[in-house]
Amino acid sequence: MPKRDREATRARLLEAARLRFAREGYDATSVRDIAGDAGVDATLIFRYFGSKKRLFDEVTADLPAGLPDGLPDGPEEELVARMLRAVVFHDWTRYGGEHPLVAMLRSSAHDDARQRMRQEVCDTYVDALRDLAEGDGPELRAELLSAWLVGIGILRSVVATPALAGASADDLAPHVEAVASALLGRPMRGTPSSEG
Amino acid sequence: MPKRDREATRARLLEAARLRFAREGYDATSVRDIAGDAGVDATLIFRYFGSKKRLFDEVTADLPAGLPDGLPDGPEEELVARMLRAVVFHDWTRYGGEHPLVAMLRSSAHDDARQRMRQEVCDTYVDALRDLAEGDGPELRAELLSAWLVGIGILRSVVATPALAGASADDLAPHVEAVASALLGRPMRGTPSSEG
DNA sequence: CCCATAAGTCATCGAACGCTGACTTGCCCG
DNA sequence: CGGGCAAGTCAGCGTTCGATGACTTATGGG
Repeated sequence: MPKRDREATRARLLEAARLRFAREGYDATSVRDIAGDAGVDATLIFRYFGSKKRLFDEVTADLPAGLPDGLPDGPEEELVARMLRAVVFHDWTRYGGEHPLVAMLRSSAHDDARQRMRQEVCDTYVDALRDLAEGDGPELRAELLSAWLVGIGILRSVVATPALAGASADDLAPHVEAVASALLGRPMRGTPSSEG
Repeated sequence: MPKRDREATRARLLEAARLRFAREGYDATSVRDIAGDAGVDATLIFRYFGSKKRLFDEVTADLPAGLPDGLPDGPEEELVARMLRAVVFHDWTRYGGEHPLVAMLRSSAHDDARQRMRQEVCDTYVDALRDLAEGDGPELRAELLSAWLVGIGILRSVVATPALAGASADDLAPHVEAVASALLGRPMRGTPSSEG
């Protein structure tokens, strides 16, 4: 492994940018901050990415493709419970401790960020939930459920509402069950059966 | 009315700041932008408010106290429906077309903004909903319902999810009824009776 | 060993930022 | 009319921003 490793440096910059953009948003993050975190010179950002904007694009382009592992696996009636765990209790340390979608809200003044968020929400959550909805307007039902998941993520990690911030996944389970069943029009389970 | 009206100028600055901060967030807004919108000199901001930060504080301090009129009025079982209308379908033109809470999320990198959001959410939404929740953990139920309202507001106005963005209040009514009833453990109505 | 190439550094640019103090303009009261 | 005071203007402070180009240093093939 050479001391001067272009790819390694690029990766360190990407990782540092990911964290900064997530924690503080696009505008509040400076290229010097990112380079400082990565332990390299700020100029390399322009060498490797062209501009701050393009670095942001590259960071937000490869979101974790929603929830990488195990989201579609398991019984349908536990999908929402798995989603909630993935949204709220997954280890998002690479994104400042918050779900990437929640973090990206900080940069939502930029239209690109909005588009990426919409695409991410629709492709990852709404698409998966729509197939579960019974009755009229499965799209709207799926979006309303997605809104709940997003809202929980925000109230937990950003607003830090007292009860939600201190709640465990098991505390939420019965409510997940109730709401998901009510919205999807079919019985749902609040706890993945892998638990206890 | 004198041509040089301190109070009027101050008010114009506050109004312009409200819109800018809401639309673009704290960091992306410059005092020159605000002053330009208000049609006055930028230095007046420091004359009248001391600093950009204090102007922001003043703008966010007098949020519309949640939902100014008619929120507590009306039957209890329609409270959530009224809240949703207030959150989502109220005329928020003074805040860039979005709910102040959603707008403030853009500045959520600053701890003050987070505190204000928490206070606003707890005082306006959770407090009112907690009294309606039956069964164990009314606080958590109230916060989960608040999370839903916030999430809907975000998916509608920021992420612009297709079905939700095009939905009317009446489209949401049955789902409001189902979710609110499920979460609060008591029957709820989705449409204010003032309608139709 | 030498040198072309690529990785990383340095000094600095022009623009924009928040903010300050000295200045000018207009209004009211005697 | 005229002085005093408040409202509003102006030039510029020091800093930081994103971005550029010339420079130095390390690496690896001949």
